[in-house]
Amino acid sequence: MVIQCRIGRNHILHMPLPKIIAVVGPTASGKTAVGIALARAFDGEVIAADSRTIYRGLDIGTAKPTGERMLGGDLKEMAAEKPLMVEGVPHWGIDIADPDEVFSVAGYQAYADKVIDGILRRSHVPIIVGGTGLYIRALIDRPNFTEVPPNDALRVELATLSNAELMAEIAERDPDTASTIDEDNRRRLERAIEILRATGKTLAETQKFDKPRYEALQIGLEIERDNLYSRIDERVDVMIAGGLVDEVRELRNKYGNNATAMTGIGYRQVSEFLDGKTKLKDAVTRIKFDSHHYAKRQETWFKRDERIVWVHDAKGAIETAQKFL
RNA sequence: GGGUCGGUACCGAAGUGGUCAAACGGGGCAGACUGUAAAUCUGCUGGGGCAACCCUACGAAGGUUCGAACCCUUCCCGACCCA
Repeated sequence: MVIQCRIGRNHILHMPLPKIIAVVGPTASGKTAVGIALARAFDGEVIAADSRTIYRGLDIGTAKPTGERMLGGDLKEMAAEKPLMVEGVPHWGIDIADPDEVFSVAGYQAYADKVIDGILRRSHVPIIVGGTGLYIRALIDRPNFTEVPPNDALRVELATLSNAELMAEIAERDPDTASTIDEDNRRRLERAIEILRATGKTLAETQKFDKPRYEALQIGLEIERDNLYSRIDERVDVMIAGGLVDEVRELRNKYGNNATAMTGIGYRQVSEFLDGKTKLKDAVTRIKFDSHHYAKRQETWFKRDERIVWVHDAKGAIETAQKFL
């Protein structure tokens, strides 16, 4: 893929887009390890694309990679923000928000673009690693989020309206969108209204795409469902043994029970246990099942993207990356 | 050995003569989703044709009845109680 830069009057210069690699797949499919393998093979730096590991303090329940905050090798010249060094590979995008902060795709897009610029300046390969499909799409397909930021005041106001009332307003002003949103899907109804009232335009009219910024290779980690589910179950047991309950207790003490980060799988179930609403055993089972569902949703999301090259392991990932680079 | 309560689809659990292939929940499967996305939401779920319909089904075997998951008999299994 190339972008065309008009220089002077008639000279068109074909400038290749910088290449980035994205490693995608469901939770517990082994993305972290593959990301590290790729980074080592191609002199890369990892940017996590994960809506939960962005939060400081959510460590055990997010299976966040462990490492040290430091500047290694030729990173020394840029000390503004330190990446997490995991097995010698810089990881960005981890611990960039507080658990009670509201973070969203738009913020991620801006952050990741900035980090990628730095990586490219260092002549390293940016390797996006994560399971949050929307975040990855934000980087590759360039949806433009600038027009309508969330409006807390409006959301408070909308809280008094029923779903049917929200739907009626949408149906009147933006029937196309109305037909694509289920009336029970409160969250999407509210966002649609937010856009309508802020711009007077339909959802479709506000959804804009910028030009591609990168040439991306997406590598998907394919893993058999049964196998994936057992890996998830094992990982959940390890999280519990590793102190998830204490982690959640501390987070609640510090940030309250309603912090945005508490909505993540693992956190909300343990939170219920701490409230005395469930037995630990049942909370653990719940975490496992909810993680299964989550993994399924991720697969549904990624399956739809035909650009993704599916591989089974680090070896396959390195081979396809090799050809791409 | 005696007694009581139970055995329902992958699991839990309703149903107590026809409108029951059987509510509901879980699980499983499939899907939607551009500013909360590990979020939010939807559909399917005995088998076959995938509509009509047919077959197999409510522990097992008989029986009553026009008709039984639902009533009766015996048997098997489980829980609890008395011995």
